Amino acid sequence: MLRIYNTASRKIETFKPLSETVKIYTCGPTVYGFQHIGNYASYIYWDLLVRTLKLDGYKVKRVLNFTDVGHLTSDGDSGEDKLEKGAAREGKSVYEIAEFYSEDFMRNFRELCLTEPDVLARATDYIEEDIKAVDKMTANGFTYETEDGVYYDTSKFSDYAKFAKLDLSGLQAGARIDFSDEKRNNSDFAVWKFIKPGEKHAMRWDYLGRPGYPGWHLECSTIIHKELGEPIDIHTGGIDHVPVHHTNEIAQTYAMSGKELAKYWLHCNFITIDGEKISKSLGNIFTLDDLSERGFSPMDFKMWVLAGHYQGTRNFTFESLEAAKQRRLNWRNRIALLYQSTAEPGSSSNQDTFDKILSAVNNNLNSAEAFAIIDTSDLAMDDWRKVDELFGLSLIADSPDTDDSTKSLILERQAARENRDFARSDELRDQLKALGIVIEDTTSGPIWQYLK
RNA sequence: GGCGCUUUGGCGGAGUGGUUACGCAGCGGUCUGCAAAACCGCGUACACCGGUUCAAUUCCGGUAGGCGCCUCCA
Repeated sequence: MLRIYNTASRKIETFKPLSETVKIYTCGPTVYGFQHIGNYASYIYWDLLVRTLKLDGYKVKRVLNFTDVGHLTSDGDSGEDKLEKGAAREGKSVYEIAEFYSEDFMRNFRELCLTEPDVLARATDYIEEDIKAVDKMTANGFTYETEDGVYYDTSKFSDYAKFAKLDLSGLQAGARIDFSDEKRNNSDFAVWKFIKPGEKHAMRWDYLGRPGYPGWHLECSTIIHKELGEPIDIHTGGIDHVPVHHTNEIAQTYAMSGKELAKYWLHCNFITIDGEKISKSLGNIFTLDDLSERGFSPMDFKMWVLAGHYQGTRNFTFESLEAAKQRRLNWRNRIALLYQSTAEPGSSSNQDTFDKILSAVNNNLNSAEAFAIIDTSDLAMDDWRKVDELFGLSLIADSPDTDDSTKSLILERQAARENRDFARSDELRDQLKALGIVIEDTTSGPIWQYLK
């Protein structure tokens, strides 16, 4: 039984599915640049959610989108289109940019052993639906047209501020810069943008007799509508999306259908690096490839992420990443010991152990507590298999048994050692070390472990 | 200015009204041909000030610090 924190109610609630199949939508990347470790942390959390639901016995249908159009460098509907910006930077077309970074994202996604979503939705494949959606919102009286686009009139949705507990008057009094302002309310946002004559914008579709492109927030509402049908069970995203993006998604869906968009909203907090947020200006952006260059695998990073909680601000340091790496190695070496155990495989499996692990995770995705249980419990191979299923850590796949030639080297060394031929036994030990295998002599005989 | 989060031992990081979180690192010991591992033990962690309570790190109030968002961001 899963209990999760619902941003909509600001409370931990017991999860109850709307129907047989749990419908989940995750806001995906804007594919105009490399994703950093903070981005991937969020997908690790949501993958844990999906895996937990499946182990709880639910069927899951999950959609992830790629924003490959119309996401301006400002939420306030000004600034450049991100894809255009990336294309200009790299001298490529917007389509090449989107393709390249989508592929890079999926490569990292797989390296992290994240469950592939059932639908990977590219925003540009939903333009027709976007247009239908704007028509519908307009027909329902929620929009108005200005010189640069079709805007959502947030004053028409009385609950607009409710989800994020926005103080709209405070927003107005703030340092927000005014740009256009044919806008009726400061919180109004574009659902469709027109391309002005002479404006460079490669991605364009005709609507209302003019070239244009969809507003950023629109794609999530339309993709959900087409692929899942609202209301969905769970909508996930970063905490930064609460006040603008998700608020606007809710508003759009309400304007189209009068329906609630999602029953449960999950938001993960940010990770900081050495106490500061990840940002280009601070120059502290790391990609998974950057970590690999420093000797840390994607799985090491995943261990680090899962050692904490998705709602907390996580502080990333290489020292703590090293701790995560060591912990994973320790787990792999426990699997190595199982290969060498004389007991029947799985015979010491304690049925309660995995139940405890799963129920820890069911408690608002408390993987940290689950890890502590793994650290302190005696797991059999079957338990490790389930741990892999729950966390996708590739522990067993990355911890193969020794092959026959290695085994015979181990036996040969043991024999040499028993004959007190230490020169020979040390030589063999070095040979094994070159194969990544460490021999340790214990009171009950030698054991092998993976090299640190 | 508005909204929100946060403060746990060297580094990370859970959790709880009274009992060792956990991982990594460190120190001491046992064991050992050597080495490593393993095992055992150690460091008196819960920002500060009040309050409630038999008892608070854990609840309440206040103070101070840190951070995030409102401008692209997971």
